[in-house]
Amino acid sequence: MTADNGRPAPGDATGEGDATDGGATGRATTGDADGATAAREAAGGREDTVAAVVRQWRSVHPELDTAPMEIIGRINRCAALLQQAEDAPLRRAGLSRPEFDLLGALRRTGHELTPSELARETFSSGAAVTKRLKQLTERALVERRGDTRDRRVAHVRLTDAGRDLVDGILPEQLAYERSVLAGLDGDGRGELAVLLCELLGRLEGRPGLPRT
Amino acid sequence: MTADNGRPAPGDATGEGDATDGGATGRATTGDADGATAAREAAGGREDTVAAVVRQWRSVHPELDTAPMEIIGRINRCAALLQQAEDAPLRRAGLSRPEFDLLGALRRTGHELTPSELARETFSSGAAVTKRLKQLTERALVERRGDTRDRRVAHVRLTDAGRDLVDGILPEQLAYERSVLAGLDGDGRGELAVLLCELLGRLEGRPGLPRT
DNA sequence: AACAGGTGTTTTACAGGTAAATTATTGACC
DNA sequence: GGTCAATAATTTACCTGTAAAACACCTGTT
Repeated sequence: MTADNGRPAPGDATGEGDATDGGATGRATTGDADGATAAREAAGGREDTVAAVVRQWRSVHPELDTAPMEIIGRINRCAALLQQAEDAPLRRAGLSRPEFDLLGALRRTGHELTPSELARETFSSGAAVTKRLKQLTERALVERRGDTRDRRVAHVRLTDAGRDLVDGILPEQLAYERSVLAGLDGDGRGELAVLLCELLGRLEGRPGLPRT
Repeated sequence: MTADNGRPAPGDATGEGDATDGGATGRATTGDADGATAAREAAGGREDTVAAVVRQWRSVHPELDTAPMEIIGRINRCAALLQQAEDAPLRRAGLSRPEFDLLGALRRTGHELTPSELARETFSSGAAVTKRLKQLTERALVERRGDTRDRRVAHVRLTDAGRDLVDGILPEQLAYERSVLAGLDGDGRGELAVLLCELLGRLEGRPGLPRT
């Protein structure tokens, strides 16, 4: 999935998706493998942007199986829209998302972390963490101290202001997320969590899968 | 969901998640609303990074309902890992993902697009499209011509080389996506497509939801 | 016909990320 | 005890995206 981006963006609008599948998945009674149009209909008639993109690919490459796009494309698009929506309250608090992620890592672990640990914890490069720490330190949201044993390492901790900032923002974000998920019933949410966990397990599990 | 990033990243490792929920969702027999741990177990014992992050938040903020994180966090993390995996073959072909998205938009629509249309179609800013077009034109993957009626607008189309490039990459990406999704059975894939479609419909539907 | 306002595209200035090199320091080995 | 490889963090050079301004051109009005 990709030929259509799916990251933030200024305007908003439509698009997304790409995948294909060669029609090898079998079990395709209609031309709709894996609940493509079923998905659309279950969602209340309105077609989402991914469905539109998939349809375009199908008409250009009828021989390709577009089923994977129905899932991967939607995951990417959902992620992009969610991030866009959640960035707004963050910016209001004067933080970028990567900065909030860093503060969040410190908050949820509950103890000091070294820059390397922060990099691992937030999936960022060390260089990026260095830059963020510089800014956050200037703003007095984190403090650093050197390790006594190993003078190469630093230890970073939240200041009271940093902790309060995170604690103030987090409930907001959760409330928004809850409101979005309210569109699904309890069973739906449970199902979705289970399915995504399986998928994520596969993505995180083997180092790189059969390899692309 | 956010206090843990979830975007590409150099290394790889663990982490992710943030949300909370105040325990207001009701229907919580165990401490596990919405299939949190159920999800972990269904995925084969190994705990994913999101589950670990959620557990951390719960221990720091026991009063918050972490259920939304189980879903939103996994969506973000899945998207990040998928993009990371799919970027590799792209780079091998000398393209960034935004570039591929642009070419893909031209390919799937099957006709010329103006820069504005490309921006809408790929969820990018006009300025970003301008820059990408400059590069892609230099590499002879797209061509542009001015509109005869309205001299403000340009029309962009794929060159043969551009078309061939997209057509060569797309099946690769789809094959990878299929291999990832093979971890789910047919029903699971169908369910997932439907649930994501519902969620996406809600995210795309109303302009901004009740507002965050 | 000139102009006001709008639209399509590009330019500018800048913020932030990355890869690769750099610095500082440790620990292990001979 | 000195050298070597490994590790932690930072610096550097560069690239890309964005927001806002600038440009170019169109259109409806008077």
